[in-house]
Amino acid sequence: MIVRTRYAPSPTGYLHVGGAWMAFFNWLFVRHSRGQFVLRVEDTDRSRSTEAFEAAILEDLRWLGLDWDEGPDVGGPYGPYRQTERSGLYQQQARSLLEKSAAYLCYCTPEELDAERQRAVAEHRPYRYSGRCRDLSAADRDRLAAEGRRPTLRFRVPSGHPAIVVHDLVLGRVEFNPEDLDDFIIQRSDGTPLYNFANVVDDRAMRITHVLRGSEHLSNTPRQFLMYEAFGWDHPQVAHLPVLLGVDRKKLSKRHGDTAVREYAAQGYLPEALVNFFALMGWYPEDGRELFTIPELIERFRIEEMGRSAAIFDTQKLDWLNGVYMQGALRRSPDRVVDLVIGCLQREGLLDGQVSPERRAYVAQVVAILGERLRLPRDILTYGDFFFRDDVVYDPQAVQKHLKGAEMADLLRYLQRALAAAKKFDREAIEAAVRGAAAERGVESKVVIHPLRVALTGKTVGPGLFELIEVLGKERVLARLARAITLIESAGSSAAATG
RNA sequence: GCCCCCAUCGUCUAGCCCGGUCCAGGACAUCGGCCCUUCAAGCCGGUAACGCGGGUUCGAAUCCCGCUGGGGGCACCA
Repeated sequence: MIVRTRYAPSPTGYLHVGGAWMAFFNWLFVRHSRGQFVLRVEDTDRSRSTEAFEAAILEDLRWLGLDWDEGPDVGGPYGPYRQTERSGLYQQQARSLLEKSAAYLCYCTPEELDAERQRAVAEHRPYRYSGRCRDLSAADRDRLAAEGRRPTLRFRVPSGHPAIVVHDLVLGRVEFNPEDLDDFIIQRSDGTPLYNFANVVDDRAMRITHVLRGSEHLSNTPRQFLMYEAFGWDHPQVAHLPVLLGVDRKKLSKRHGDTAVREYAAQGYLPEALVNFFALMGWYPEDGRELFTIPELIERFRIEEMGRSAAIFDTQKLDWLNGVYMQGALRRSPDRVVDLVIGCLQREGLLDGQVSPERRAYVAQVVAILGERLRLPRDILTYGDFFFRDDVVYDPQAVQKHLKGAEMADLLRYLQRALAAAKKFDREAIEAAVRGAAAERGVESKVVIHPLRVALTGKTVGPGLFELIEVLGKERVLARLARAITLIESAGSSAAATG
């Protein structure tokens, strides 16, 4: 048997990490099983679905490297893959349930149902549909229709049905009492299908063998199983994966902000880091290994090893993982890292839209000397913004610590002369000049190194000083030193004036 | 309120099925130290968890029951 799974997003928003995480495990499971992955767009809620969101979701899945064998864009033998294009099928199947009396027309209006619901809440009892339209005669239906009511189609939960047992691949055996279920609507009064129904019809029509979904759907399972039964179909295997929680311990949703996959892409996260991180939430190999390539993940994944408890989406570890993958990318394809960093600098307005080859080479140099400090592209801001600003932004604390006093101005002036005199301006020559100057002034190297760093970069953290000076170039180094000297002297004189 | 799921360090988790090898292991984060021109990295070390109560057993993180806590669901949303 060929394993077939599906991911069925509804295009009512951007793909968020919770959805991506689900898609990932469907994909991982099916790739491990050498099966087929189907993408189905659940756009039956037409008021909230848009084509733009659909396109965006596909794009984000592709960015993550999750490929599908059948879907709205590539087609396939069981298409179409958009629910709005399958209405004929739903209507046909709805009719079949109606004919079997497994479903019935319900003429209750939303207002009436709402009132029933509110009454139930007020009386502290669980709301269940009254079943008012369960046994309507043809005459009743004609009368109700004559009032202008458009009926919905309700599924008839068989009475006296034995317990519904779900053998979940992750949760194990879960039992539901059919008495707790009421007749539910499967088709709106406008004839469009509802999620539960469309899901069953499509999963069957698309030959889906395994349904991996979030455990928020567990309570839908008995209803769906009942429908499979009414149709006389076997149901697919189900597996309910834990829900992903935000740091507030609530189900991850758009409300959490910054949970859209494209936001991570925009921030320059590496898709392979995100995917590796996804794998570690809910699934962990016994040996405690954490870094996996995609093929390794596919090879080692076992759905039986899936965890059952909800996990909190906490990005601390993701940032670390991204750093690890960044180092790999830096070694194998530095251009890729340079692109990401350029994107970040552009968003911050530190780089123009049009990047010349020279400018690009310069960024590459900066990236090279930043090395392992780059975990995320934005780290370039904390460690190397001064490479891209005309004026150094001085960190007040750094200045306070290293850039004050007349002797310091003197020392910097001395350094300025030493650097100006340097014939070559490469790393070795710079180091020789700086250390030489320190020796001539009879001080330890670090006594000049720290102030020099602050004078040139405005901060106490960053790449190696000599490399940084080389990349900055003689002209800018001398200019910045001059400015720092003026800064110290004006601070000194104003202090003297006020003191 | 009703139904269902879950429960090990702050976080992701290993161990649980097949009780002893677990005064609970790893990773991220955090705190110290080393290294070093700074930071980061690296290396060394530390803090930190079996929710509670009952059983069963010679022995329970592991099995059973209850409680508590957390989460999800109860739509003409998906």
